[in-house]
Amino acid sequence: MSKAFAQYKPTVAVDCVVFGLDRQDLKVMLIKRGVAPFKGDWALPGGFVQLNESLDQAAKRELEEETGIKQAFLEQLYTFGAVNRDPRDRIITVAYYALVNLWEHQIRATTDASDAAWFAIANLPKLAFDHDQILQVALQRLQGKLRYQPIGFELLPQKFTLTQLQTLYEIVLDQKLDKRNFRKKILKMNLLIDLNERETGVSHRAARLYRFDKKRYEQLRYRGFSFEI
Amino acid sequence: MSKAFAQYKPTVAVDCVVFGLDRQDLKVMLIKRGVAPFKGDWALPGGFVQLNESLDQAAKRELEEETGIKQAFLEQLYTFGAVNRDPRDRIITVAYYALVNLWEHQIRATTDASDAAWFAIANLPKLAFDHDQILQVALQRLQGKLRYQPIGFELLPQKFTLTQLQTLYEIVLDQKLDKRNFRKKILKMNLLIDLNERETGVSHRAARLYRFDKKRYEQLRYRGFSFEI
DNA sequence: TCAAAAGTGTTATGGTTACACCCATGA
DNA sequence: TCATGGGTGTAACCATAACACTTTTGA
Repeated sequence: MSKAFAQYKPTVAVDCVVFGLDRQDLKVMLIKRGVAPFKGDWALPGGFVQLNESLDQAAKRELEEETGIKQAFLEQLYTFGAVNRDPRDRIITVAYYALVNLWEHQIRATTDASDAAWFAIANLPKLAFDHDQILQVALQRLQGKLRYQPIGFELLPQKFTLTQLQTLYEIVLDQKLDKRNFRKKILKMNLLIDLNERETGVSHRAARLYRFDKKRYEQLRYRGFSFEI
Repeated sequence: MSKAFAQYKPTVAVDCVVFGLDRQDLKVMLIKRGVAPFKGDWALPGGFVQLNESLDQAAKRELEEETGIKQAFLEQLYTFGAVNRDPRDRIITVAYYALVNLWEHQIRATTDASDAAWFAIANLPKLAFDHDQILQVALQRLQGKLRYQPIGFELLPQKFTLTQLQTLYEIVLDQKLDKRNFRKKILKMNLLIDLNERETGVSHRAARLYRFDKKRYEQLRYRGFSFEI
């Protein structure tokens, strides 16, 4: 290592804000800290970046190690670097956010080392470090991005009903939408494939199932199309 | 420093993509490297983060040290952390982008240590490290943000004409706009204050001067208004 | 008086909003 | 047969897009 570089360096970490959706709520996965500082408080899953891995790799690895999630939408969010954000040391953290499908894969709520649990966004516990701030930035990003990019599908099962899709938007954006207008708008885009299947196990008229046509979206986007709700 | 932290740490840097606008072009300030690696190539202004300063402070400091710019719109862009992005060492860089007003303040094009110069976006030289990639991400962010946030004014003089404003959008977004529709749209927002002054020194009918009403924008935004071109 | 850019209004089109009832299904 | 959510069309309104000529000014 060259002597041209600072002898005392910050430590670099990654933290992940993992969002999931159930029938009622947008949720975030948190992990209970077993050691000081902030012992007993809840924190975002995360850990230190190794010298032989990229930031994306580190985020993916930590996500899997701490929550068991192997496949998820994962995107860099923002880098937090206030001088005293960690009482132990100068730690800069590159925050990521992830969207996971809670409908099909049961995400394990406990890891070997520590407790993990899902919390509704509206009902969060006290968080360690500046993780409340990171979470707020992640939520804003999610809300903003949901409007003009088709990322909501990451939170739904592969096959979903139009009502599920609408409810997703209503929950995350925290506003009611008109059913007829929502359907007209989303179907007009021609990005949903009607699977000619119905949902099962409901005690009322079964809804049609759709899936998102990602290939077609990529083509349209390439030609200047922009998704917008 | 606790022994709990990795002994070998990455180095953390900040790099700034500084955008300016003149009558014809969107420009970026680059600095010619005087030392290896990439000696003689052009690079983004930047440097290492000190242990006693935040990332924002580091970006602001480097911007001033390397380009003389004291006041500018400065926002974090993205953090680049590929393992081998710097041949000397594992260096993670937190990239920022800045918007400066080239019309009123002459930004010095040379620093003590090295050559600095403005390059039109369409005519860039070979860049050091992964700085071409950083620059492309910055350009995309600028183009995206310009559409739905009033950041373009940072690139114009305090007092500007509607044609200057329209030309800014045309240059940065790389598309022609209709003069009458542009004026109707922007004036309808009630965010421009007509200064009842005219431009001077032009050999044709002098245009009215306006300034951006930032206070009013903040109020409107608070009430849910969203700027959009 | 010429050249150059400033400034201005109308119409057609398409998208958005608001709104209420019948249908299918399982219990 | 009842309760529950699924599924559907129309009309009013508003925003956007297309488009060309007159005005002002300095050279």
